[in-house]
Amino acid sequence: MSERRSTRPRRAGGARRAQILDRVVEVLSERGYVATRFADVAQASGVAVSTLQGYFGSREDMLVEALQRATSKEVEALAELAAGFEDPWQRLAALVDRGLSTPVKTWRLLMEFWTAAAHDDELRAHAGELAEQYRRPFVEAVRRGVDSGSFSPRFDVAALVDVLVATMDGLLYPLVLDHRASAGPDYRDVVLAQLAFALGSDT
Amino acid sequence: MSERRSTRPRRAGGARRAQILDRVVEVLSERGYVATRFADVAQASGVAVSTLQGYFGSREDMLVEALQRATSKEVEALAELAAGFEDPWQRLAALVDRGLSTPVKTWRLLMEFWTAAAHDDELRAHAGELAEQYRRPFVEAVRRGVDSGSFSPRFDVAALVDVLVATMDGLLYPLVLDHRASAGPDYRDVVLAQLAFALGSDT
Amino acid sequence: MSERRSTRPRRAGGARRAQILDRVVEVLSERGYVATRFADVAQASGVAVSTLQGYFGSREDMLVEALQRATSKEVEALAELAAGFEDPWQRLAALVDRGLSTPVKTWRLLMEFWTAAAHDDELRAHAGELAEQYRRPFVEAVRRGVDSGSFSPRFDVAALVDVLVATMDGLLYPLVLDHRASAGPDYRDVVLAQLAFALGSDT
Amino acid sequence: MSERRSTRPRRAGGARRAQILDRVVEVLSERGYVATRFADVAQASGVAVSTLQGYFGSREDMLVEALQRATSKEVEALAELAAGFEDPWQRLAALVDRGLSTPVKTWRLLMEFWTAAAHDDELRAHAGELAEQYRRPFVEAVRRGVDSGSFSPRFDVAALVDVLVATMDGLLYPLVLDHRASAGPDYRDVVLAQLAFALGSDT
DNA sequence: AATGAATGAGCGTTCATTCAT
DNA sequence: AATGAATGAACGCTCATTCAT
Repeated sequence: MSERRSTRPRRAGGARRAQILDRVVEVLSERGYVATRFADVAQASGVAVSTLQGYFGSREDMLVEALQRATSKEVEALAELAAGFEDPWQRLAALVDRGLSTPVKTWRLLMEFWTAAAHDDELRAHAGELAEQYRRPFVEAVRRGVDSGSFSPRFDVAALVDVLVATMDGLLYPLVLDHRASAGPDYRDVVLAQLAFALGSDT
Repeated sequence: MSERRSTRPRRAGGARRAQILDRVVEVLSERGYVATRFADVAQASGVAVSTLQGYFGSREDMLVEALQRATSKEVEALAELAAGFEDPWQRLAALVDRGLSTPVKTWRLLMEFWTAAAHDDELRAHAGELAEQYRRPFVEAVRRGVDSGSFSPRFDVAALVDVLVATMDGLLYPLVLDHRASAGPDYRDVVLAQLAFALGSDT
Repeated sequence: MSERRSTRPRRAGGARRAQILDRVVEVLSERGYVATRFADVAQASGVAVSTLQGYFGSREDMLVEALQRATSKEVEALAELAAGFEDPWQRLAALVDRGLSTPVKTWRLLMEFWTAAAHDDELRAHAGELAEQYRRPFVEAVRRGVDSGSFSPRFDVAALVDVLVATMDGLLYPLVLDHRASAGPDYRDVVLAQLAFALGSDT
Repeated sequence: MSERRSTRPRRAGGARRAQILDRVVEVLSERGYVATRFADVAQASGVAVSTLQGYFGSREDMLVEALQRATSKEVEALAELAAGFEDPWQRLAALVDRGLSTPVKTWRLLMEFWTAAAHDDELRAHAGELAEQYRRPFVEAVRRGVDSGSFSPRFDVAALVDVLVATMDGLLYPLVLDHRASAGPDYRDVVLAQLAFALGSDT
């Protein structure tokens, strides 16, 4: 199924490489994983196709690297955001807000990533790690709330967080398919209230 | 982006056509939308490539028809299931159970469908209709509960159902990517409890 | 180069066959020799593709038979026309008029016929016979004029007639390519005057 | 009917391109317009099919470019030839000689060109321009003769030249279909004498 | 390091033909 | 006799990849 990964030595590239990867992410978001060709990236980034191959080896390698880079950045931003809130509930609310206000372009990319991962072992492994990292700030916040006594969860914390993240992810589709600008305001209240309920939050 | 749809007259095919479409669905679930070639379906169904073209016109037409057929069947089954329960809450619980026990193969297909729809107007329109149909039994059940006085929703019913469906959809990914057999038992309690809370259910 | 001729027994067909051949000629005139498919003729004549194959064997056989039929009819009409004029000059003028007023559709067919004949031995042989038959009334008329003393040709009669026919044929192209209705009136005087000169006609 | 022209960027190719176009012309002359496939040209020119597509974009583009090149070269050669004769009649005779001694291969190509043009608008437009350019040296020569008083045309000059060119073109067919080497000697006297007559030439 | 040129593998599609009814 | 269903061969085309500057 998945095209063979190249074992050819990949050139360093440095800053140029990062710039190009950002363009790959944009093309990926617009055209989708399978429809993104070297030629598209070459046009979008202004470098020759063979130069791209010099940098990344194969088409698959280029796309995977772009996907990993983009998703990792998102996860890191989330962790950073969490650190800015002391109160467990405020931290959770900030994380949910952040998730629900994710730009459509990023949602599209994630959707492509997941669908591609369903057909590629290496990508799937990376998806698992990312999911774990993504859940961590949520779990962390819940644990702090439990420790401080402000949360008395009615359910297993892991399951509870899984459901929360799933809800946010699931709101992706109407967004991507309906061209709405954001999933934010409409569902925020419902999601947060259900979360507060599940946590037995005193807030 | 999307390939041109054929306008050529398609052969009837009858029962044979339905059989083949079922195989198309399977191949689609395994290989994904973009990677499903005529040759794959030909091999899986035991008919010649040109026969497939005789039936469906073009590759795109074949895939779209298979997708529409599979998704429509799923939605119809859901509506039928709902009719079997009188009590609003039992009906909702049955719908949620059904959704969470959807076979991985069907989830994979749906994921492919949505991702493809993000790049194809006609497919996107069909996705919108299906989503509407899928939500309908849920909304219906909630309305009955409100009318009978057993539900006192804390939120707008439409938003509430959207979030519920999103949660079920969002549970799709860990399932598809981790090869778990089903999302069912682990999250059922959390989802139903949150739902009962949002509905102000007396159950 | 040319597709294999079928050796399959061809069905009789009778009047039906003739009707279909007339439709073949029309399609041939519009689409050209190589672009005329069974499907086109089937649509134009209202019979199934496989029925056409039952009648004619192969595609090539069908086209060749249509071409031979159409061209033969034209030549026969010419011979018949000639018989209607006693005076040699009037007969020649009538033949030239007839040639120059040939409908564009027929010219197109001839053009296709000749071009196809350049790539097919059997067709080329038939083209030679037809050319000979076509020239015959002209040569005949000239001979009568010579015998009666009204023509004193300045050149070999065969060459003279060849040039005359070539001139009429050559006027085919601007006609076919420019969509003019007829080559007739514009060039008639020039052609006839040059002919009269070459013949040393006393008219 | 006519295949879509590619709008893809075509590679330069330089001298290589010209060499290949010459082979295209040869293949075209042998196989005909519609029967000339990429594979034939690839074999004849020793380059890969995909290389041809890199150069020319599509099959149609390749053939049209070859046809335009070959016909343009012929027309230019004619104009150059004309310039070598001062005396109007000698110039006309030279043009006629040149036309009648056109190699069969070139005639075949022209025939294919015209027949293809009958089914393709762009090709037809080009054919019209070429015809105009081809006629120009003839018209020019006639005008000079009229101005110098050596010609007193009995007919409209344009019509007269049209008929002359038509005669030469019409001599194409027996040549192409009979595999004769040249139309030259047999008909030269007739054509020139008729021309002199039509021009009222004092030669 | 960066690139243009050249190429082969793979795919969708067309269409004449075979076969069973 | 007439037809629809099924099929394989052939072709144009896309695109990732290799190679020589």
